[in-house]
Amino acid sequence: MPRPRSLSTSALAVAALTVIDRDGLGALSMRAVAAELGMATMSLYRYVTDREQLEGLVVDLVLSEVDIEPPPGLQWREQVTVMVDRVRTAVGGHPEVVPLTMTHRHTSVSLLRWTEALLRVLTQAGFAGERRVLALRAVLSHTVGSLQLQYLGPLAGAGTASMAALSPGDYPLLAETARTARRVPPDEEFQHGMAALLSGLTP
Amino acid sequence: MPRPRSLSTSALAVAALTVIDRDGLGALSMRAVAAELGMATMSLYRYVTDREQLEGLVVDLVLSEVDIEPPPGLQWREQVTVMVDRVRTAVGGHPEVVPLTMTHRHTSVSLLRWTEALLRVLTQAGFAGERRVLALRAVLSHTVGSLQLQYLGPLAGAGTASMAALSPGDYPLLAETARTARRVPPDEEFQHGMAALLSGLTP
DNA sequence: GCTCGTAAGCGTGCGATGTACGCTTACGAG
DNA sequence: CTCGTAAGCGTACATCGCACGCTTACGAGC
Repeated sequence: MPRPRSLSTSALAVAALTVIDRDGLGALSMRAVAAELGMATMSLYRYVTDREQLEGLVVDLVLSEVDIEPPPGLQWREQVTVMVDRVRTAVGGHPEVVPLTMTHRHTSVSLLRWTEALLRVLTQAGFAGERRVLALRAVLSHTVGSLQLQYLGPLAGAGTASMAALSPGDYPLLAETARTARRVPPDEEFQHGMAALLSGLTP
Repeated sequence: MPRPRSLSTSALAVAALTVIDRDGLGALSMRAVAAELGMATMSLYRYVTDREQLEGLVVDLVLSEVDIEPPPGLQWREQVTVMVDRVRTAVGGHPEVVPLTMTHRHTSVSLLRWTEALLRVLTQAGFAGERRVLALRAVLSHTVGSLQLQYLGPLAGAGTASMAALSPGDYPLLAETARTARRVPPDEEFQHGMAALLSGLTP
């Protein structure tokens, strides 16, 4: 009987993500999203109680495209690596939302589902009780840390460049390492770290 | 000959950190810091060009208290663990600044010095070239990720509690894991993950 | 001790943001 | 055709970072 809604929360999320991808995270505002949708600013609050909640929707939208199913026929370490890499890829497709994924990690249903699937892999591998908790947190730490380092460095790579240049007499090792680091692709960094971590985890 | 300055940048940093520790990161504003110092808002800009720069000062202040010297007489893995733990401890003393440490990580001189010292340990252990880059990034990833998980979960632990409660039929493993997780202290989580990671890293 | 150039410190004001509040308006069941 | 309901909108406000230009305290030189 009442007037029907003309939008959905996911339409809001899409609009917000569009703004972010086009103009950067700093340009995300209720007014900008409303403009993107051709609505008045305050209309958004019929769908969302908060800017906070809108950000959560964006994070869940980005994460919703990661495949949850563990790749079959692989060892558990490879399964975990693939699953984490899917998150990395999905988030990497929208680098500007990385800070949001950090803040709203725990409210995303998609990420809850992904975590549940990851726990299934670990359980299958023989992890249980405290050891499973420790394994999960270790994997999550590395995942979160990798994303942070890769995308929230000073403008993603310009920082290692500046470090390589700015450290002449002091920081000799840092300067050399930064110079070498420019030849190491992020994917290799991630894979190497993940392999090291997983080799040290056993059920 | 000109009028002498009455403050220093580190006095600004102390005032800002005081505000943050007392009223939370959300209460950090140029006006609040000025009030804390008994100055007018715009006076701060004689010492700092930006709010951004002020945040950087806070981060460096927090990080400036970490001991840079590698603990002598230990294996390199233990040295690395201790050094990372010092950062964890320093940052943990001011949980509200954690988000700032993520954003301003690369501008902190204290952290640069710490990183240089960490690289000395790795070099001493035999790491060089690309392998040293990979080892450093892996350690940093885990460090950053641990901080993020420990302090930027939903209000530091209330999130695992809510997850343990909110997941009845769906997410059975997540619910059980969250319940178990409440019995695992953060320090143990960190130590375990770090040990796993380091055991997989070799020069 | 007086003068005066320099930069410290301050006050006002602007544009942008999130959102509270109440009005108007479109829908569709009866 | 009517009319209750909730959608959508407009106005307004507190707060933020900061631009700009004025005022004021210092201390070197005479």
